[in-house]
Amino acid sequence: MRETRQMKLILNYVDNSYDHPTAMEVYEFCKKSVSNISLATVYRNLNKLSSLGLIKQIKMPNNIDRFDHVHDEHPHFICIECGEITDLDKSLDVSKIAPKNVKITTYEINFKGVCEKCQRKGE
Amino acid sequence: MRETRQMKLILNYVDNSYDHPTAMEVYEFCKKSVSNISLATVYRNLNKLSSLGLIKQIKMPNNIDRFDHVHDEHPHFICIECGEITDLDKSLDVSKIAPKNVKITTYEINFKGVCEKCQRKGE
DNA sequence: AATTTTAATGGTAATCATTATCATTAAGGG
DNA sequence: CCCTTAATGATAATGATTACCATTAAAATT
Repeated sequence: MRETRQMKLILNYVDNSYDHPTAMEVYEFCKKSVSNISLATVYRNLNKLSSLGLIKQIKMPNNIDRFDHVHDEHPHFICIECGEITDLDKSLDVSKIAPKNVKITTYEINFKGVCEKCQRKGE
Repeated sequence: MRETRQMKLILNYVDNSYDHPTAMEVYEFCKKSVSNISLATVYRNLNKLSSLGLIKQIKMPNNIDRFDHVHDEHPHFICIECGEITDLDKSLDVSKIAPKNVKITTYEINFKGVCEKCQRKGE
């Protein structure tokens, strides 16, 4: 894997972000530094970095993927009404349930439900 | 929610399936009984049944959603090479990390990595 | 430091799972 | 049996993501 300017920019941005950006949000950020960066380059790097385990891909109910840093593993709560993601700081010992005979690269724990804001809205 | 023939067929199929069918696979099954069922009807019912918590939607790396029954909660292992899902039978007490102040309807625990078959293939 | 190799890029077209639209149908309550 | 309206069937539209290909630039080699 080559250390291109684009790859470093994308990795650095996601690795320091705490707001689970979409590919488009990463693209908008990158354009500030590399004005002609291609959206395809952003997607290619996000995919590669995910499969290398350097960032994490979050599959969302609305089919617009989000990305997260990978230091500080944590579960997520996803509101099924507004789509907001919040980080849960409590960690979990998954060693007991992790399967054997396979090479685990990552895992995800997502709680889904209705956030406080949307509950109030619904009343 | 009305108990249409299509809805009962779809719910019954997913609720008794252990192979995580895609919307297209559900559609193919339903056509055997209701030959002119619309793919849109399958999607509409899968979405509604998911949001009601009667079935579970599994977001896959290749963006083709799969669906699962919801009795017998269990974590999944998803191979990032071939995309195969396997059920993990060990359960997990998530009560300690579940967030408060929100209404949890479901949660998902997915391990990701390379399955045995794909590891052998890679050598 | 010049050359070579080839992975990565930019620009853009293509893909395709999913959703939207709308006229028609059929639950199911009164 | 009607009436309301949620659900359906058929199909067009959407849009996030991927594929393509000529060009560029890492980084290894000379």
